[in-house]
Amino acid sequence: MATIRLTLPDGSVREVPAGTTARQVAQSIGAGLARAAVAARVDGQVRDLDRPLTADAPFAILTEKDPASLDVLRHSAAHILATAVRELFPTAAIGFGPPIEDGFYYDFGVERPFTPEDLTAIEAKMAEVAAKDYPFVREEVDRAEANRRFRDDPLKLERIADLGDDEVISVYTDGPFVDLCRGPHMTGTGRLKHFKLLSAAGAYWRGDSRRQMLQRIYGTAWWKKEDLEAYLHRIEEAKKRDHRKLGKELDLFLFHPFAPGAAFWTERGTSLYNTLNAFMRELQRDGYQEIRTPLLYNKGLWEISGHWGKYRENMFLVHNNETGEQDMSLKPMNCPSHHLLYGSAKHSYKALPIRYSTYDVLHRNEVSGALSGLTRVRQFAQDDCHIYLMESQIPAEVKTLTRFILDYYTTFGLKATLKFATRPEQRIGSDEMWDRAEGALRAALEATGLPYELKEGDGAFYGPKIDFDVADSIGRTWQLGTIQLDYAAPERFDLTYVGEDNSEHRPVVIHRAVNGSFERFIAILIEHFAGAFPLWLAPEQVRVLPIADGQADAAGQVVAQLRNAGIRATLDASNNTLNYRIREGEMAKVPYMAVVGQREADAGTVAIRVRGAGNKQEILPLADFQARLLADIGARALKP
RNA sequence: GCCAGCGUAGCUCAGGGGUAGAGCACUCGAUUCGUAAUCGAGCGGUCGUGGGUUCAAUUCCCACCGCUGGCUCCA
Repeated sequence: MATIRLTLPDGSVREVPAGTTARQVAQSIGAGLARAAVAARVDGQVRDLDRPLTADAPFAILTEKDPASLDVLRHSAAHILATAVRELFPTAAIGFGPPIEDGFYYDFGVERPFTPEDLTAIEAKMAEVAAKDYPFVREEVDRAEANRRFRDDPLKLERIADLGDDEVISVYTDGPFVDLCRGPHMTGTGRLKHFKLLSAAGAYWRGDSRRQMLQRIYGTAWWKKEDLEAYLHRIEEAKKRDHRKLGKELDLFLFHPFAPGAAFWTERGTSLYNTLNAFMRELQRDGYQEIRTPLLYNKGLWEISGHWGKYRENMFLVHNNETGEQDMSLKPMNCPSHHLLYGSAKHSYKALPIRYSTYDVLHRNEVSGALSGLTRVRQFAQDDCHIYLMESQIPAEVKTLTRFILDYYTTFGLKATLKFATRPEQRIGSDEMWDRAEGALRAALEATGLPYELKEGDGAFYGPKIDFDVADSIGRTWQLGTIQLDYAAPERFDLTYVGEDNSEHRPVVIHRAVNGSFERFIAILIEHFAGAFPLWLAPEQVRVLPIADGQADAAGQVVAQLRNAGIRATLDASNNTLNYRIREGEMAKVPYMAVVGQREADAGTVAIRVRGAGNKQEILPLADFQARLLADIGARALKP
């Protein structure tokens, strides 16, 4: 019998007869490992423990400690969910049931949507299925057999029809349930112990709104009870810092039914907004030209830009009283108007790069169901910038931009990771052009020294791009900034510059955004800081509290002096107890409270209470306090 | 847009076919207080909007508006 060579993670090689299963290898290494084994990684692919090994390969046993084993657990949990649903709803059609981040889902075609009571019953049935510890049995079948087995399952038949002829069709059975499935799965249903169903929602078959709607059940599953509890706790914590809740509590913004998807910014919210904008303006003081362009355009512009075709349904069209037609639109993006401005004059190669920046209001007609707080809105402003430059200037420019964006995030304590998206199938431009463009972007990425993820084929049709993902204080990630090379727009808008040779050349355009939109970025900041903004961002930086009426004037003078120094200070001399006012200040998450009692009034000092630090007061001369505030604001310190 | 849930005072929520309640906020009065809620009184709602069923609707039904979750991280 032939032997095969398995290379273990420690570099050692084991020779075993071909046909040996991963479980047998695990047993030969140790009984403990065999018990802990969930699946195997063979040649980079996660596989069932009981599949025979047929060729030389790098080999590793996956245990519960390996993050990849969670996908196996969750995918198996999805099957167990389907098993339970089929027990309770025998006619349910079955769609897809993959593992997802933190959990799994499964789609079902049922007569009526699931109710919360259904979920409770299904969850209980899942526990029964798990307790029975049905083995997951894998079989390979041919197409005819697959079609026969799933003849009552139109959704599965459709999937089978999509499979290529060279693909192995596999089927997994656990107890009464059989599913078309690529696998892998854990050995038996009994390993599912810590799980919870979370929600049910409609979901289009294959995400296509023209197809039938299925009912999706979401759940989560973990190896350890503590992990499940920690995850549920994390969901609760995330709810507590939900920007929609905090936005109301901290009086930052509101939404009104008369303007769905467009925020009203209160004084405090506007302060936050303006502070961010001022910061961006300061960073772009040199080398950028801030411009403003119209909000409303004739369709002619959108025909040139290409938006009038496919993107029109996302634009707010405006009725023209003279033509009687909706032949105008509010701008959904700034680029076309920037191109018009660039094209309105001759530009020397000596003037490049030209960087236009804009904070204009944009409108996009998002479908009603997509709106959500500040993160999905119909009206917003980007920190938008378009850079016109020669191709030879791309490497240096991208490097500078990347640094700029990363430094910006660091100011907020946000950690960024990078994604590099290269040429898609459908694209314009020559391969040489793409080679140069991708090379320039890649070089800039390498120069940061940061890890980046390669997203091959994920670029725009007009050029490659770098996307910036940011992780907030509770580990969620958001896609924020972007650097996109655009070779198409200069053609469409016939943009040129005059080169050294005195003839006209095409510039390249870079689209750059850092915040994405101010609205969404503020939402992220609210959740990142849980509403407790660092001093420099806080709408109210200092709240001054006289202890009693006798110190009201002295406290008022403290406020006046701080405000003269440009500090956002307020006075709370209301007729409430000091305890009450302290509580109010803490709940408003004001970074500093400055208490002025008779001792302080006499001595020209203030008693400082730092947000969240309890009653560890510090008494210092007003001038010192002011100096400290100004230093921290100037440094954009993250604490307090 | 589609599926589901929700919409009761400024906020958080209870209630439920016989024309509504709590806490906080707000107003007034008393209290002048040393680091997370002083006491008392009062004001406040055509129960999202429109229609229907009914002797009677905030409650049941329908439509609309808005909000929330979800709508391929491919068997």
